Amino acid sequence: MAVTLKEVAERAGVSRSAVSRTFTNGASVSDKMRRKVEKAARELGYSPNALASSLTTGRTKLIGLVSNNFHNPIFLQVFDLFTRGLQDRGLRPLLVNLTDEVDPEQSVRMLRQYSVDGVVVASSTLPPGFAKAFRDAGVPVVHSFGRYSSAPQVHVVGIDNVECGRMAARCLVDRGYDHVAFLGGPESATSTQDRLSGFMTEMSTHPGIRTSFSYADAYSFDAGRREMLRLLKDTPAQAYFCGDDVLSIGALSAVIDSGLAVPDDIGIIGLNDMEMAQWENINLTTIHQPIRQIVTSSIELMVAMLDEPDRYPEARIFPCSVVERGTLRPVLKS
Amino acid sequence: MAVTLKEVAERAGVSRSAVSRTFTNGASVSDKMRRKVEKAARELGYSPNALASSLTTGRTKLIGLVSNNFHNPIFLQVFDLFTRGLQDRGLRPLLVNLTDEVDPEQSVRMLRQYSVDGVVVASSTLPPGFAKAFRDAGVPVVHSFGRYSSAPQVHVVGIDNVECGRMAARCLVDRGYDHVAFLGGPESATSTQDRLSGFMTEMSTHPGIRTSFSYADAYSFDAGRREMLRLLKDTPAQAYFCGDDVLSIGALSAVIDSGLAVPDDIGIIGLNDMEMAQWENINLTTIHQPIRQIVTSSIELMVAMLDEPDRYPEARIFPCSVVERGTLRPVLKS
DNA sequence: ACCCCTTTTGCAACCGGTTGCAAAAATGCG
DNA sequence: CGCATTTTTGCAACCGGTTGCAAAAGGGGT
Repeated sequence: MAVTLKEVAERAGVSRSAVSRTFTNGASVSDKMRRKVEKAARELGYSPNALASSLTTGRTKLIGLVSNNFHNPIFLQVFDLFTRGLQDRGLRPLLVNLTDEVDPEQSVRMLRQYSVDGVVVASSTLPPGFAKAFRDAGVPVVHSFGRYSSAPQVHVVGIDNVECGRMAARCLVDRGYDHVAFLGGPESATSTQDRLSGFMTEMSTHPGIRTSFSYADAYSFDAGRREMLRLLKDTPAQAYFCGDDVLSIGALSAVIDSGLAVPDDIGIIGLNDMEMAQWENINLTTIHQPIRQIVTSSIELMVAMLDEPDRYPEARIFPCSVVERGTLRPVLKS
Repeated sequence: MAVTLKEVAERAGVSRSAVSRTFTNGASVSDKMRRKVEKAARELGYSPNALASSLTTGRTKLIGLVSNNFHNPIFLQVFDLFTRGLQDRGLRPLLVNLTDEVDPEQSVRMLRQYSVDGVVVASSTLPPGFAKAFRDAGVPVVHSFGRYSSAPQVHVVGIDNVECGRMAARCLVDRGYDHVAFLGGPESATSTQDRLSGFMTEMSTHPGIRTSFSYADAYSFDAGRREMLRLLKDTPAQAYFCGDDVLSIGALSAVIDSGLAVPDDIGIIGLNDMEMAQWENINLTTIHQPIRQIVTSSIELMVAMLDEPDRYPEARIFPCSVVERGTLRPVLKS
């Protein structure tokens, strides 16, 4: 079926090496030779077999793109950015869905069978064990949207969730609320833990403000709505920092359905600034996570590691910022 | 770095063929030999190189997953289902983003370089030329969410968009509206054309009902909102069939912001039944597209084609149905 | 123990490329 | 034009596996 290098060589009347060389750049080939080979190749419709060449060169240009976040709309954008960014650099993403995988070894084996040149773990909820397992197998790894650690064992690109918690707290304080709360995602997610920790730390410097927290059992609309409905039965806070935007929108719908007004009765601030947050019928005040920059930086880091596999692990943390929309009351004038 | 078959052979004191055979099933190996080899392999941490073996076997188990729909949330679910379904069958999805690719040849070349065993085109907006180009290159192709044609040149799995248009029209007629309209996605998308065609055909059997149509310039919230705002300036219809759910939600927000009530002043019916459609703050009446079944069937078809590449092309069309929620007034009692 | 048949094993060629090395061709220069 | 130097080319081995074939080993029956 497919045309091989040998056939091109025969047709052009040259050696196989000559053909090989015209298709690998940096090799020494005369112009005359190149023209002859290219002509034959064109006539035959030849294109080199990347997998065969990977055997000798040791590079497949395949990158494992590993994730378990297939329910959060921001990840569609993440996949879009990753696939395009990798393609632009001549790399090919091999998509791996870890949704119901628990054993890192299993995934490591699979990706090794395909000799991926590197692995991008794109997930805010996957335990760090997965990224480590890949690294231990000697594969360059970047953990995007991973947990910031002061002693990273693998390259991490993302945001400082603790700082985001603090930022949300400050934001609520500035607006003069005197009863605030954190409505987190699942307690087990590292992102939830960090956001809570930052939020509580900051609030502890404002002892006059009543502060509480609780968890939804998933980063989903339903979970956010359910938890908010539960909170509304008792004495709700005046403003909530929700674990992410999807959760916020669920909470928002609960508040509105209960006949309360946003932001007058209850304020809400989310996190992520997903596309939907700016839809006019949602108009969510939220903390912007610079997704595009995170992905771009992850790819650059990955590319750098392909040349320098033992690069010393670093954490690249991008600042977030509050995007003012309609779900929090304005800042108090001082 | 990686352990090779040869090293395992040496350690086990057997020939390389013996090792190869213990790892390819269906090969004849004695129990004693198998045990010896497996022991050595385990000790060395060997796992066979899938790419090297593909050279001789001619199968990579790589499937190109090609799409340009990275902005419609239903495609996140589509990717989730595809990746898991393919993985479960031992196949690996190589994700290709065709967002800004115009030349099919380019993509064909790329996928051939990686010797994919097959290609799944998962897109409702990609012109059929792409699927054809893959088929012409001799690669098994399934076009999921593609256009239904009575003379398909490649396997198509999806819905009958013309019938969906008719269904939407009937649905509006049943509710007694006497001025209805289609608010489509981009005119160039085949899905838009088909939905409009079905809608108008059905409406033509109800000459007493005023019928019109217009297009939004993308399948997006903003485009839907913009077009609806434009329509509201003049004499809007009583009910709109919107090109898809995202468009519907944009239109919905325009209607509400204009101080009109849904469904009392204006009714809306969407298409897709994406997860968000059932969120309480949206509660969109829409036509359900059986995504899960379409993906499952696509994968089954792909697997079948791997064994029988020249399989006669078929179209697998799944029925859709109206999901009654809150954006259309109830059916008139007769 | 012998013969015949079946199963298991190893050899060697091959899959589609790359690459070190030495020979051949081209080039520069006096 | 001849010689030294540089560039281009082909040979052959190799990357990590698979597989047809023939030889070796095993098994059963007498």
